[in-house]
Amino acid sequence: MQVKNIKTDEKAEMRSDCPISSSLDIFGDKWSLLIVRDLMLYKTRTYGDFTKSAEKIATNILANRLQLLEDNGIITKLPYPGNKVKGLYRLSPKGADLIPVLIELAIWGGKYISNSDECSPFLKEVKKNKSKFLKKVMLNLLQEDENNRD
Amino acid sequence: MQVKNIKTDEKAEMRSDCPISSSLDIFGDKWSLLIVRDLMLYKTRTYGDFTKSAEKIATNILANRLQLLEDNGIITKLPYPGNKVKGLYRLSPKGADLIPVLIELAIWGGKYISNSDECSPFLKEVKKNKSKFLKKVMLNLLQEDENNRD
DNA sequence: GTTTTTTACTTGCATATTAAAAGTAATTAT
DNA sequence: ATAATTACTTTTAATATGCAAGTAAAAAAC
Repeated sequence: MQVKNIKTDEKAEMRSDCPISSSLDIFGDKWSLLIVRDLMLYKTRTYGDFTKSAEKIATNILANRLQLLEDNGIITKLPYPGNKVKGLYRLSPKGADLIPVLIELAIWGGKYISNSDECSPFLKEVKKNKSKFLKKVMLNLLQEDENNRD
Repeated sequence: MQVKNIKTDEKAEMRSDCPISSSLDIFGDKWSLLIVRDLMLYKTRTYGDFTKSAEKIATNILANRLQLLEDNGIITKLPYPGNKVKGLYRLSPKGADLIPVLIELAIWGGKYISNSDECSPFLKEVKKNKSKFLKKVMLNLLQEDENNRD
């Protein structure tokens, strides 16, 4: 097995008790937060949806990260209504609480990396009113949540 | 060369124009933001200081990340006053603007990862008044900056 | 109802990155 | 003059990544 499945691992190795370090232990890589971003800002909900986003994640990495995020309670996998082969990935409340992290990442990137401004339709809205944007995204996720109770 | 030195590389490969993705292209790993944290919250300023922090970074990784962060304008390396072998690492304004990202990471980690609360002396202060804490840290960095102008 | 397509993965392999330990070279302290 | 610091670099082994191809179940098309 090249991409190790942490689920079969027993130890959840933490490098220290620092909350920043522990957060990075979970999603400190180039892909995990992009999956969270897609669930948060776009309509990305199935495995296939994730493979279609701009950064072109490899399918083995995607499967590994979805499992890792699920193991860590950041996303949940539900059965897709009316389709037995598809899964429906959702952000858990724990995952939704990463919104502020992503907002700050987006603001920093927008400020220091050229061309990113126009390409992220949300950045303008975020910069205009950060807490309003946060509430809006959180509300969207909650509403979707209600729609998915059976 | 096992740890590739990006400085000799020409291409700055960006996976997409998304500001979140581009940010992660630079510091989306388990170590870079810990270096930024140490410069931001602690008195860590020399190579040796970094090797002493709790997460025990390997020296080759440290050297690589310091170079990468410097190449990306997030930190600067100054000569250490009165010592020709030491270097003095500092956060640039671009690096200091990562404070909000680290604050949100710390808040998330503090909320969802046990034991991290008591171990980060700053977390209480952050939670009590986020923007006050931000201003304080920013001011500290600016003052240190002034002290280091010759 | 049989073939084709879609969907969600898994596998194999080459390459890249990481970690741990040891080594080096230039100061700096004793 | 000798020992210790400091800031790296190198070596080697273990892991992780990226790409291409493969698989198995279900769904859609014919």
